[in-house]
This record gives sequence, C-alpha cells and structure tokens, in this order.
Amino acid sequence: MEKSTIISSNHIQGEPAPEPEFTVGVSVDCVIFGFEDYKLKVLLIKSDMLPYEDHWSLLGDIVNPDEDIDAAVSRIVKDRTGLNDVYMEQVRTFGKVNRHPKGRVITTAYCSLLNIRHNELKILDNELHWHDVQEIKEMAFDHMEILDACRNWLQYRVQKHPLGLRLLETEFSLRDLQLLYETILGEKMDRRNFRKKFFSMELLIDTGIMEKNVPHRPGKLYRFDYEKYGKTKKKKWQGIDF
Amino acid sequence: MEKSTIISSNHIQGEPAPEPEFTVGVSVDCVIFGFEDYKLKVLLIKSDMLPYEDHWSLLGDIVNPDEDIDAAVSRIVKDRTGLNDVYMEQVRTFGKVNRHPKGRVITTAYCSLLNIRHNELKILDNELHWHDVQEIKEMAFDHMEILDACRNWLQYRVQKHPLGLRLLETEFSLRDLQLLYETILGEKMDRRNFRKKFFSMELLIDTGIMEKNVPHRPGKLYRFDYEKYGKTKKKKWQGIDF
DNA sequence: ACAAAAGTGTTCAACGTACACCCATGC
DNA sequence: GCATGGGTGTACGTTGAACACTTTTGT
Repeated sequence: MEKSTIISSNHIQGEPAPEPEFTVGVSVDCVIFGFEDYKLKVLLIKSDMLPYEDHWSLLGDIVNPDEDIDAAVSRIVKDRTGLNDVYMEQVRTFGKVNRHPKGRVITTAYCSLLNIRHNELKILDNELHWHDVQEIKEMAFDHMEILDACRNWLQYRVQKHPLGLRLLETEFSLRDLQLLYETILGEKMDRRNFRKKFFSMELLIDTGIMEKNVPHRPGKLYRFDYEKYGKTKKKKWQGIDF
Repeated sequence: MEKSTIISSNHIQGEPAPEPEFTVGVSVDCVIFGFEDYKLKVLLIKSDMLPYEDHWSLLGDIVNPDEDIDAAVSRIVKDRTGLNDVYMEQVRTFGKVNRHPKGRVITTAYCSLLNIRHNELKILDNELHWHDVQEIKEMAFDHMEILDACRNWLQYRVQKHPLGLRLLETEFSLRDLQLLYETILGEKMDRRNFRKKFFSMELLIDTGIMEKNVPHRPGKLYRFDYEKYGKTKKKKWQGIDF
C-alpha cells in the first residue's frame, strides 16, 4: 500500500498532486522547560489564529519538504527565541483529525530543558515568555494535551538521565537539586536519602565554594561531572516489574 | 509561525495548495510481533517499489486527510492481514528527508504483539508472513532502523507491562514464559529467581492442568489474571537512577 | 537569641542474585 | 535407566525508607 500510493502521488517530480494523501500537513511543536524561583516554567507564545486568538501556544511550525524534522525543530527554536544549538528529544506524535482548526495537521512534539538565566531570549514576538507550568489553565489547539504528555515524559526522563541538571546553574547546592526534583516530580523527598543517593553516584564535584547571601547556614556548591557520566555504561533496564 | 503558515495554505477550502508545506506525506508503519518455536517473529510484506523491489517491508500506508492516525493503523492492519481490533502503541516518528525514495514522507511507527496461532492471517498479498526477527538482514526504506527501535521499545515495554503474555497461548507453562522473556531480552535468566518473581506478583492463576506430550516431566499450566492486574495501581516510576 | 536550613548515620525491610538437589515423565 | 526439564529454599549483599539531632549563618 505504502509504495503504490506514494508512487502515484509523485509530486517531487513537479507534477500536480491531486491525491488526497498530501493534503495532510506535518508540523513540530517544541516544549521548552525552564526552572526559576523553584518553579517549573515553559516557553509559550500567543496564538493569533482563530478560534484560539489570545490563547497560549507552543512553539511550532510546518516542516518543510526539504528539511529533516530535527532541522525544523532547530529552525523554529532559532526563529522564535534566537537561540542556537538547543538539543531536543522527540516525545510523541499527535494526529487527531480535528486537532487543528485550519486543516489536517499532524504534529510531533519535541522537548528540551534550558537554563533560563544562561539562555536569554533574543526575540520576543507574540509575547514569547516563560510561563509557570502550574498556572497554565488552557491553551490553543490540543497543546494542553501535548504539554501534559511532555510533563510526564519529563518526570520519567529526569529520573533516568541527568538532563534535569541543565535547568540549574552550573554550580548548585543540594538544596537546589532536591527542590528541582521535588518540583518536577511533584512530591517531597527525604533530604538525607536524597543526598545519599546523589553522593553514592559519585558524579557531583565539590567546588569548595559555599552559597552566599542566604539567610541561614550556607551550603556547599557542586558541579555535575558530565565527563565521568559520559564514561559510565548505562544500564539497559531495571527488570520485570509490572 | 504555525498559525500563519497554515492559514496561508488553507487547502481545506478548496483552493490550490501552492505552498511547499503540504508536499510532505504522512504515513504509519506497523510492527507486529509474534512468537513461535521460541523465536521472536515479525510480520512483513514484500516491497515492489524501486529501488527496494524484493526487499522486505513493514506494513505501512499513507494517512488519509479525514482519518485519525489510529484509524489509519487499524485500516492498514485490516487491509493487510484481515485482522480486526489489533491494539497498537505508538513508538516514534521517523522524518529524515531522504528516508523514502519517492518523495518526502514522514512515518510514525506503531507496535503490536499478537499470538500467531490465534490470529490466522486472512490475506497473504505481497507474500505477507511471519519472519524470524533474528534472520532479518536488510529491509526496504529505513525499515531496519524502525524495526530496531521497536525491538528496543519491546524490551523495555515487556518489563513494565504484561503485554508480552499476548504472545503466548492463554495457558502457558513457566518455561514458555521464561523462554519468551529470554528471547525478547536476549539473555538467560535464573529459573528459580524468574519463578519467584512471577509468583510474588500473584498474577498467575494455576489452571490445575499439566503440559502434555513433552519428553520430560510435565509442567503446570497457568493463566494470567488480567482482571486482578487491571485493579492493581501501577507505580509511576522507580526512582532516580542514571 | 532565634529562625532557617546544612550536614550527618543507623536500623529495618524488601529485593535481586547466586547457587544444587531431588522428582516426574518419555523413550 | 537415562535424558530432560520441573519444582523447590537459603544465604548474602544491596537498596530504599524511615527517622532526629547538632551546626552554621543572618537577622
């Protein structure tokens, strides 16, 4: 099936494309998380498309025919924020018929984590800014569903990979780290067990520097040892557990 | 971006679609696993599209504009195998520019697990049949990459969800179960620990029936307690572990 | 001095892993 | 009676979870 249908709609060679197949649009949506004031944030712009005018929207666009999906993601992030080299991971694809008011568009969601202070937004069109994820009540299109899927992905992902640390400063206290995890996972953790866990990984480098200007006993600041982490062999899975 | 581009290419209202955006095709590919003779199998058809003529291909087709992606998946499986109600899960989307020789097509891979004996193929066009996954050397398009991604997904998935049991008969021995897991995960397991694991879940129902016609001591046959499993609350995640 | 958070250890239960022998059946 | 796999239990090490007090700083 795949072959014959595509052969017959061979638009690439300059013929018209009368078949219905190529009337489906392909877009990507970028979900970029940040962390500020101990709150999880996400980058949104204001939609100006009816019926979602003035609703908040993810950063998305149609994928061009000569453009890899990854390239489209980079382009969108660049065009919307001015930022380069933002590494993003695919989360999943959303394809309900009526998810987009202007036609049939399927979209693939990509997710990223950025340090807000180190990635100043260079373009602010459509009121681009960081939103507190907790406060978002409704969004344009099915973007709430996409955001929810990305929050789930994030909860899983930060537990299996240290990408959550990208949300913090290069040097961070264990308090920062724990509050980050508590915020993303939505649950309190035991401080002693949390520390034990991270110290036992032996991936935190003690900088010898202390916090400053805190109204209590200052904590040590650490860096994450990305080099050592890169050399550790990752475990495949954790065993059967329904 | 998303909005304005789509507004301008508003093909739904019958105008021509001169923009390049809608010259990207959208397809799905279905990866259907089975298990026979203690080997992992996958359903493939023979491609007749150049340059992949006579290469093996996944079951795929273009998504119609008025069709949910899930519906397209069901349609393809129905048209290719004659089987209804095959539940499939999305794995991921593949979107390299040149992945398809006849034009720009992005594809979303869906995966399923079927009992081979209970799901007799009713259509056999394009030499549809079950292939031993181990023996597959090359495939049409980027289908090898897609299959590999689905095998990884399968390895993860069977450890967190009992869907692997769909590959077995309704009543199965613990030997069957262990060989299934060993085959999918590609590693030997300790028999006593494997049994302890499954018995401790308390999701196996002893049928009281024994294996027959085996050239050794017969084992007990069990059924999986789907009802009880449905009531168990699933754990979210297993904790921080890079 | 007080408030606030840093820093630190032990105990217990649960779980994963390693490992060896007797038993029931078909041939 | 022999080959083949079925069925079983223990010991150990690791890990996660619960839990409280002293220390350091800013105000």
